[in-house]
Amino acid sequence: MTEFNNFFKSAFSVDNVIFGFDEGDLKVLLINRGAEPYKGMWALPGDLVYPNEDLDSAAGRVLEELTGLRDVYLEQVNAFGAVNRHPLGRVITVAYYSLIKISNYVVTPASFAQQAKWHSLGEVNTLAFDHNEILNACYQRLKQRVRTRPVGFELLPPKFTLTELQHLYEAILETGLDKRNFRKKILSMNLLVDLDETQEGVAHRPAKLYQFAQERYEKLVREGFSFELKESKRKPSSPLPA
Amino acid sequence: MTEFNNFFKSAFSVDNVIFGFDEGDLKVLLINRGAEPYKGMWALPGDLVYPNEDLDSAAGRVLEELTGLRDVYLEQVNAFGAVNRHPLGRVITVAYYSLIKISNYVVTPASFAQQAKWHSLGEVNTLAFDHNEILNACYQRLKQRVRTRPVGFELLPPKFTLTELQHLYEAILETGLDKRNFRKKILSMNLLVDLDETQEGVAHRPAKLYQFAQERYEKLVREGFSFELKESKRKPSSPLPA
DNA sequence: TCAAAAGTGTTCTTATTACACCCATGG
DNA sequence: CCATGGGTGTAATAAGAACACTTTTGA
Repeated sequence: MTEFNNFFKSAFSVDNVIFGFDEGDLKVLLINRGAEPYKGMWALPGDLVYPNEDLDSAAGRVLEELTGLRDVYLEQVNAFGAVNRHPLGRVITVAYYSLIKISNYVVTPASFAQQAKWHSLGEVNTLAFDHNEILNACYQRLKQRVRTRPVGFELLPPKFTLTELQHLYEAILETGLDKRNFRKKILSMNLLVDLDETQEGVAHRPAKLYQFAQERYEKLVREGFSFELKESKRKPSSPLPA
Repeated sequence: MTEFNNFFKSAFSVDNVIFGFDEGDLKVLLINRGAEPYKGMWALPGDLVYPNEDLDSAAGRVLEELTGLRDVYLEQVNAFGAVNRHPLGRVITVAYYSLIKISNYVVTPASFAQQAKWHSLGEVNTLAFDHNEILNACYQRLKQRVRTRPVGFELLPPKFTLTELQHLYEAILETGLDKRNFRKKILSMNLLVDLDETQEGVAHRPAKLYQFAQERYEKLVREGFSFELKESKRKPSSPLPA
């Protein structure tokens, strides 16, 4: 094989950090590797990119095969290409993250076979390959995005309470937020629709339900606009392992 | 060739958007392609990634071969992998941008052979491959970075005036900034060292020279800190062609 | 009637904006 | 002496941060 052909002794893959939000915690969907290398370890879902497949499509496919979900928020973060990141050859991987409504997630045959499981971000241990690094990069990107774009709603069911929304932001940003200031700011953005419905069957005063105003948001974006959120002083942070 | 081997009929490259600042304008270093495909068109400098080379190293190598410069600000932006982005095969490219002090740039034999030339961002026309898209992605990233990290200094000579710095920000952000507010904010960050020197040979009151306080900045970063800058109302923008 | 979370306004502080004139130099 | 860009402060406004009690429900 000539030197030139060596350039083609390589492959590319995508890895997808699938985020969900449940029980007040930000979670990530990992699979337990059934084969070498790193057999038995937890890893990010991923696959080689098919020859006639765009990168975004590959990331979407990985997600759909695992969760059955389509039309989901998906964002490319970075490429990881250290020479020895894959023990079997030169594989560059492109990292994506997705945001899904965890309530929509059902274990599919594919995910069952692969032993997919949600992990709280704080409880993720050493992963296969360089997946800790990839997870961390994606998490940092999410943290940044959530401050400037209303992507948080992608993680919540269509109807949610303001407290649920606040807890989501607190989990992602690893901070505490002042309830009154949070509500004031969120409501002043005019991106929530008050549904005139309330929670049912809770052992306390039921909260009003809201919906994200997708169309209104898209209109604002077209007109050029920014979404920002800052933190208050509270609550410690749960660091992510390296 | 088996289906599996098809995965290896592909290559990856890096492309490097090299930014410089001169004559009050943000510039990008392009090369005129001497070979097919896209022969004769302007393109971003780039190359295939060597089999035993990390992505960052490849991007650094492209820069060094063209400019002779090392130890330069370099940031990965994104991977571009549309199936048909390269007419000769499946090539995924990883986009980087670098910030160089344009005064340090000397035409090297390699760059001469390749007809390298600085282009003002506003005067870039249709480029080879998907390089307009890549350029735009890198420019957007730079725009964002410059608001939150003091990377602007990478584009200026070691000693600069506050007006030069302001013009740099105005060029990158495509906006106008109020002189007094800009100075107040920049100086209040305590990231500039007043060199007690002034310009010479200018036909007006000579300006004081400043230096970026690298060490002080790194200390602040270690202690956790943010660098921010907002715009005022002025000046139109010079859009970047799609 | 108790526990649990929902809901709600005001004051203080800080950051941002707008804005106009005198100064030092070279030609 | 004039053209050119350098340099400076203050007042008004807007945004953010701090903070505590009443309400509604189910158990």
